[in-house]
Amino acid sequence: MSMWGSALVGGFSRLGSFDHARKIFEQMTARNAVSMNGLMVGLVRQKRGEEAVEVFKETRHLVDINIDSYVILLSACAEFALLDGGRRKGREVHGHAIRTGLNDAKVSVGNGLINMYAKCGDIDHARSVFGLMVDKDLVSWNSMISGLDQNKCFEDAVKSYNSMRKSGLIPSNFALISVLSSCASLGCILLGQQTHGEGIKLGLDLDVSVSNTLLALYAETGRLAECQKVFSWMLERDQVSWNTVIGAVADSGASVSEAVEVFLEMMRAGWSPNRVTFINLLATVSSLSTSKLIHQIHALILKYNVKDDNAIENALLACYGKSGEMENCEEIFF
DNA sequence: TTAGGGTTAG
Repeated sequence: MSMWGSALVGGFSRLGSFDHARKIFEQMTARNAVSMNGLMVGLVRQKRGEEAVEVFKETRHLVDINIDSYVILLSACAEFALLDGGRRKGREVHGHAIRTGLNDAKVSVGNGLINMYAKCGDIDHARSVFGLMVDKDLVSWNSMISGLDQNKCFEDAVKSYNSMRKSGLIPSNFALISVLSSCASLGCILLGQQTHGEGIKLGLDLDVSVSNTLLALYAETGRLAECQKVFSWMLERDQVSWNTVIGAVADSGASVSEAVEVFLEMMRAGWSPNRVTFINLLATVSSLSTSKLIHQIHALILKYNVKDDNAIENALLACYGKSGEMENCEEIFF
């Protein structure tokens, strides 16, 4: 058991069979950091950050914790960083990292701290960790740039991206996504197009998520034709790509049937709609006075089981309210 | 060998 135990624990935990993984862990005679880390990773991937922290608390005395345990612990805190408990725990881990010299020992600890603070909305601390890091790798820059973007410091995200380039680092898909997202928020199409060009040169436009961000950039700056051009050139598309284009068509003021046509194409291509799809779709349909289409979409919402959702309920209410069907409004409410 | 960056809507 001790030989295979760690691999089994990690394997089951990552597959989402956490209870099973935990049982094996408890039966192990020689528990180690790898098995404990495996347990935590499984929970973090399921967005169960608080439980991962609990596992750390309960098992830290049983095993020889390694540096990676702290990095995983930081990502667990980042999962619930917007809650008081997550913020408190994150700061506590930082304090511990400073006392034990961990934050200087490994780049990944610094990277984890930047990410954790950025997710807490504490961008000042994220910046100061980044500034104090002696060694920075690509992930350090990516974490900083995405943190700035997520905290709405769009201009600084662009500046940071340029600094990274000046330092001779070649941007990866992650940095490109964050900086393109900032360009879109700034409404800065020139910078966006320039970055798009860089992405093509680096071959990063082949990444689905990079292309998705380009779709959003062109959609948000009112360039539907550019958006559709990028979409048509995409070799690979995912649910986000389709949702973004549906949203772009809906926002462009095109006819309802055009947005519905993209939606049908999405379905024909074998993709299932999700809550974002329906929110985008209902936004267009709400301008209609005829209710047949609304009923059809409502049926699909029930079929795909996304009905227990406030945003969807509100969008449906808006549609039925406008079409004057108050009985259906009541049905959604009660 | 376990970890640390990401895109759609609101």
